[in-house]
Amino acid sequence: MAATVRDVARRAGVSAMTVSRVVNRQAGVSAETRARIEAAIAELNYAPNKVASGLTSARTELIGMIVPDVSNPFFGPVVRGAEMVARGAGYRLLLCNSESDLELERRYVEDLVGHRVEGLLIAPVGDRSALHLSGLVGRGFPVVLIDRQVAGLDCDRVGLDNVAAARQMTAHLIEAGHRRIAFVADSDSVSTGRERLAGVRQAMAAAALPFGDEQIFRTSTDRAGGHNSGLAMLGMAEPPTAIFAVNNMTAVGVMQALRERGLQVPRDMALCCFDDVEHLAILAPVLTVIDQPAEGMARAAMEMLLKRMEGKAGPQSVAVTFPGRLIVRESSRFRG
Amino acid sequence: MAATVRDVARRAGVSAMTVSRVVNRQAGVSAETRARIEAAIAELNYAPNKVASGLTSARTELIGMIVPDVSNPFFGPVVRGAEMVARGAGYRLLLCNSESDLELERRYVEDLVGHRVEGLLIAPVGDRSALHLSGLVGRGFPVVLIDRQVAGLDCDRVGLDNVAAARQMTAHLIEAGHRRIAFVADSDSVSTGRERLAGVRQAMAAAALPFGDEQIFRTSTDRAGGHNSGLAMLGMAEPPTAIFAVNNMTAVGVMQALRERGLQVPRDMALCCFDDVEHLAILAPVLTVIDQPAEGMARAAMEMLLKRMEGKAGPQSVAVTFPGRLIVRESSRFRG
DNA sequence: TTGTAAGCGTTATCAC
DNA sequence: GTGATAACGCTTACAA
Repeated sequence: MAATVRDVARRAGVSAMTVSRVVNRQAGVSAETRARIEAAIAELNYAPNKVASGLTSARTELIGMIVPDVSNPFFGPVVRGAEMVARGAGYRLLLCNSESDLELERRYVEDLVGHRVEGLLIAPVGDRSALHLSGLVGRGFPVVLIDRQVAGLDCDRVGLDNVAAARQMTAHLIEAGHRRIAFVADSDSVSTGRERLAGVRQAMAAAALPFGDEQIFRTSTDRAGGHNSGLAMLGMAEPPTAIFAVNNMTAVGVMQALRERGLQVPRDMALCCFDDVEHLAILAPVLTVIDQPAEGMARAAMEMLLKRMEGKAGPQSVAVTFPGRLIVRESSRFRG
Repeated sequence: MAATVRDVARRAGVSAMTVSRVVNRQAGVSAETRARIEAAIAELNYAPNKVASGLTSARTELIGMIVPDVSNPFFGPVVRGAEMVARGAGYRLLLCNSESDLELERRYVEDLVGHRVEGLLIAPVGDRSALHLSGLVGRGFPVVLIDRQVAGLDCDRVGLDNVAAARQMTAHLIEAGHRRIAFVADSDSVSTGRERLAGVRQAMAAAALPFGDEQIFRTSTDRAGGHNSGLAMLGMAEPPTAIFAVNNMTAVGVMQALRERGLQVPRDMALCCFDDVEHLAILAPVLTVIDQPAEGMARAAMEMLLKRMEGKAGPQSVAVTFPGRLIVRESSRFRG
């Protein structure tokens, strides 16, 4: 079927090894032989089989990437940034969507290892991801966490300074006049949710404002979760004047709930969240948000992973933290 | 390092073949032997090497996917839908962003073939993608086109009925009172752009309205292109009352231009486009759009590809067309 | 039901 | 500079 090194070798009157050297741009082949081999390659339309070379050289040129969902406007740019850097270094991305499902994530990790990816870039489901990641990390397999970290797992990671960003957002709300603030939180087993909640707590405490469990709504961090939380908030004896959502999906869900109840932002309720969405920012710049440099974080993470894969990383794990950027728009306005 | 079939075989006191049979769930192994092998597998923590099996069986369980940009809100769901279906059939996705760059796309195709993906799902850059796709398709390699087709390439494909959708949108604008309509078009070498423009033409002709080249703005289909087109339109002697953008990115660019000129939608200008963006639809439901079932199309395309890969597809190429859905919101209103 | 032998297409190693 | 040989870890084909 397809031509092999041996076909090329026969045609050029050399051995397979010499062909391999030419294909891999190794030195030690005379210009004349090289030319003859290159001609044979062109004539036979030879393309090296990366599966075979992966088997012998243990270099598959494949990197595994797992995110909860590529179609999430935060993770789309993350995958894109990672792919661009990987491409530049000659690697392809094996992309998996964990759907925030721990067991699915476990199977993906197992499968990627079976495919002999040379490294793994992952936005883990949560702390319990340690169950399938600690083994890998323990035996020195290159892994970099992006966006979320995993409690108890000593591993390279890139993420946002969530505590500071959430604190800043909350301080902004307080300064705008809000006193009753509700937070749509993630499960406590996800680092981003935990850190963002901590930031809110710090800011509320600094302003000596009460912030009890009844102001924290823990749900799934998707639209449905935001929707449920929104409805619950509106049912409170004393509803908040501002809602802070842990990410873009939950903010959308909250907005849906508000609309169903005939409420407008910010006339009847202030709303803000993590994640700026490009389209939204231009078409309808209303939401006050914490903008995360998604693509930049992904690039940094992939560079970190490549370094680890090349053994240039040192025994200590590295953590890089990016600052969030508060973008104040009208949705956080206070109408006392 | 990692255990191999032979390690397991030795430990279980059988041959490598028998282990292979157990791993691949083939019949013809006694329950007792199977149990012994499974125990050995567990003890050694054996995980089959898919690179090796890919070499011998020619089944890599890998599918290549190329899109212009995963972070585009249309392609995100496309990749997600495709990945979900592929996963269900035991395949992983090798994801590439062509960045709408023909040469980059060519290299990706070559590389994916080198990695021995078993099939390719691609949203091609344009008609010139035939340069690197026709060879593949010609020799029976499983390829399915999604979103865009390639002129002169007889190949399975899934896409939208762009002509009908664009015609419907244009008819809607005309009915709303618009007479001067401008279209932000793609290059003519991209099927979607061509078809959408044809739809606009049909509707204008049916209403006996003039529609000359000066009303068609051909640019890159990204934000910058929309921005440039928007500025150009506003500079016309008789600017349009409605702008129809060929996709979401260009619409955003147009909006940016309008805002820079201090114009509001729809007060000063009507604006509509292809692609509904979920977030936008909920947070700021203003844009009149043609909604495309992105994820559904992707699922259908991947199912088609799997069928072709399994040889269950017949010699004829198959084309599946989904209808677009016109969603009328306030942005298309006419303020004569 | 189980095993043997050979080879998938490449590269590491060492010899010439 | 170039080549022979032996893997890499698995599966196909056939034999027992």
